[in-house]
Amino acid sequence: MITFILDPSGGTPFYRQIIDQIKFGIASGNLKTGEQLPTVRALAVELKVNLNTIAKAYKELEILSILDTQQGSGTFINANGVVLSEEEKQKKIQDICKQFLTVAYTYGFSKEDVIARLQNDNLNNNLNNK
Amino acid sequence: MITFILDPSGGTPFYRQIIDQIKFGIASGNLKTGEQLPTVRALAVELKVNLNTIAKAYKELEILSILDTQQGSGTFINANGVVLSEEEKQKKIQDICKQFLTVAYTYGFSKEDVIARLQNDNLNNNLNNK
DNA sequence: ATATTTGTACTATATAATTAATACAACATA
DNA sequence: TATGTTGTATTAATTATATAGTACAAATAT
Repeated sequence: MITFILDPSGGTPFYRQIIDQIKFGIASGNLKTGEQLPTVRALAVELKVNLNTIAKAYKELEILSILDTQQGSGTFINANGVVLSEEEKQKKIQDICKQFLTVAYTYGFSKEDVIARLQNDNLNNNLNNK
Repeated sequence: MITFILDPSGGTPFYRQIIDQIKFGIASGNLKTGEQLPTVRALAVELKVNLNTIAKAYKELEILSILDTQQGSGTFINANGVVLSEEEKQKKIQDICKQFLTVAYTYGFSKEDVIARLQNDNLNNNLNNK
């Protein structure tokens, strides 16, 4: 489980902050496959927002196949992650790499810079395919 | 020079589509340092939008030091790119790498997957620091 | 069965983002 | 200097986003 925190300043919408925290919780290994998230009501009360704000975050992650929701029982970390065809996977990885490099260039980093940074980044060493 | 195209569907605002096309134009080598972009009016007519829409795109890129505008003469690709302090650079590269890996994970890619993809991607081999 | 728990749907509202119409100001050049 | 070119500023209207209030529906548990 992770602890959710909302920052009212900064302009990032509440529901997006929740999405980001769940995504990074998974990526960093603090949220495990099959684990149940707080109910929309529980988290809404805890964070002092409307339950629809939580539901919206969960919904977006469900569309991405990151979460698995069952009305009546709750919301869980999905076992499988996103399922794409090989062709879709190739297109997707190409897209995100291209976009990433474009952003990196904008800030003056070379491809070699970011690859080096990725390789010795110890914050994300829980990442893998399964 | 590059050819601009606007997609009215998809939800991406016009000015952002222009920003992205210029950024990637630079990253891919199709826009060279010092090159002049179309005037806000010319591009506005060509793309059938208001000149402020083009101006907004150029403005954001000027704030990022990607473009260089002179009233009366035109808008040009800046020679230097973004200038950040070493500390800001470290924070920035950390941020974009972290975000990139989180997105990659979302689609089931491992760090090794994306590094491999970055290394043999020939679309972006014009990238460098200067 | 029925009551409770869970997510969902619908509606309203305030705010932000986007685009446009049009007038202005700086620069170049004839 | 006068005129045309360039980007800028102001304002308005439309559209999209974010959040909330409240009612509904599905699953679970008693």
